[in-house]
Amino acid sequence: MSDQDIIRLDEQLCFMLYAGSRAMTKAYQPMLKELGLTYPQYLVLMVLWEWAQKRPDEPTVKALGARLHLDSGTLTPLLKRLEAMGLVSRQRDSEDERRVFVQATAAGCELEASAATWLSEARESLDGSEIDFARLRQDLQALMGLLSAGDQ
Amino acid sequence: MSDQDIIRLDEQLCFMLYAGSRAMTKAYQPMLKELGLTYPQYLVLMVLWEWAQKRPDEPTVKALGARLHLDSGTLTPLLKRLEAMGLVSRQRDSEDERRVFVQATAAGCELEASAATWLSEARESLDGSEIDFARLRQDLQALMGLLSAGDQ
DNA sequence: TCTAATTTGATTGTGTGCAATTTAATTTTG
DNA sequence: CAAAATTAAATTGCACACAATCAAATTAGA
Repeated sequence: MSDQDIIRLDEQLCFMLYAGSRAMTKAYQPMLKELGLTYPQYLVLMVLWEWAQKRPDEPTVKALGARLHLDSGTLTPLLKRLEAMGLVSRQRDSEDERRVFVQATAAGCELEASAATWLSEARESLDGSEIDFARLRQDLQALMGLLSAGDQ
Repeated sequence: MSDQDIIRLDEQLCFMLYAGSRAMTKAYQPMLKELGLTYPQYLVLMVLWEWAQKRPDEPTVKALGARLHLDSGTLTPLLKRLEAMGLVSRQRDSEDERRVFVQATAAGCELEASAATWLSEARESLDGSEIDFARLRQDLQALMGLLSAGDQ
C-alpha cells in the first residue's frame, strides 16, 4: 500500500469517528434543547441516574471522570453549571476532604423520565434501518479497549 | 423494553461514539505533537492534501466545511492559525468576493510525508487485532447517513 | 432597475476538552 | 513523629464546536 493510500484510508476511520460523534450530538439537540442541557451535561446526568439506582456508593468527581474518560478540568466547571441549575449537588467528603461527592438532585432525577420518553420515540424512527447497532457498539467498545490500552 | 433499560442501552452507543472519538484523538497525540498540529488542524490539512492531488478546483471555506461538517465559526479561526503557521494560504476570490479559497502551502504539503510514515508504523502495531476496521468504518458511514438525513 | 432575498464568511458568546500547574489533604518512609 | 511522596480537585490557558448574529456581495423578482 502506498503512503498516499494509507493517508486516504486513515481519513476514513478517524474522521468518520470524529464526524459521527458530532452528528450524534446534533441528533440529540431537539431533546437537549427541551431539557435545557448540553450533550456532555446529559452524559454526566445519565451516569448519575445509573449510579443512583445500581450502586450503593456515591460517585466522586474522580469516579465520574473514570466512567466518562474526562478529567477534573472538564468536569469541575460542568458540574458547577449543573449545580447552579439545581440538577446536581456537590459535597466534600468529611472523611477525606480532597474528595467531592456528586449526586443528582430530585430535579435532576426528574429529567430521566423525559429523556427516556424522547429516546424511545427516537428509536422507533430508526426501526427498519440496515445498521446493526449492537455490533457497532461492540466494535466501538473493542476499539476503545485497543486505543486506551496504554492509559492508566 | 422498560424506559430505564432504554436509557441504559442508549448510553452504550452515543457514549461509545463520544468516548471513542476522544480516544482516537488521544491516540494521534504523539504524531500531532511532532507535527505541531491539533487534531482538527490535521483533518483540515488531510482534506487539503487530498484536494491538491485529486481535484482541479481549489476548495473554498464552504467546500471545506461541507467535507468536514464544520461551519465558518469553527473553520475561520482554525484556518487563520494554520495561516499564521505558514501551512495554509487563504485568498479571497476576485470574481465573488464572498468566497475565500484555501490551499496548503509547500510547508503544509511537506507534513504529509511525515504523517504517512507515522501512520503506516502505527498501523503495523494494530496488526493482529480482532477488529474489522473496514466494517467499522462502513457502519459509521451508514450511521452518518442516517443521522444527517435531515441536514442540508 | 431597484429592491428583497440569498449566499458566504466573519464575529461573538457559551461550553466543553485537555495539558500543565497549583493547592490542599492524605499516606508513606525514614 | 516529621519530611517526602502521592492523591484529588481546582485553576489556568489554549483551541475547538456551534448557535446566533452581522456584514458584504450577489442574485432574483417585480
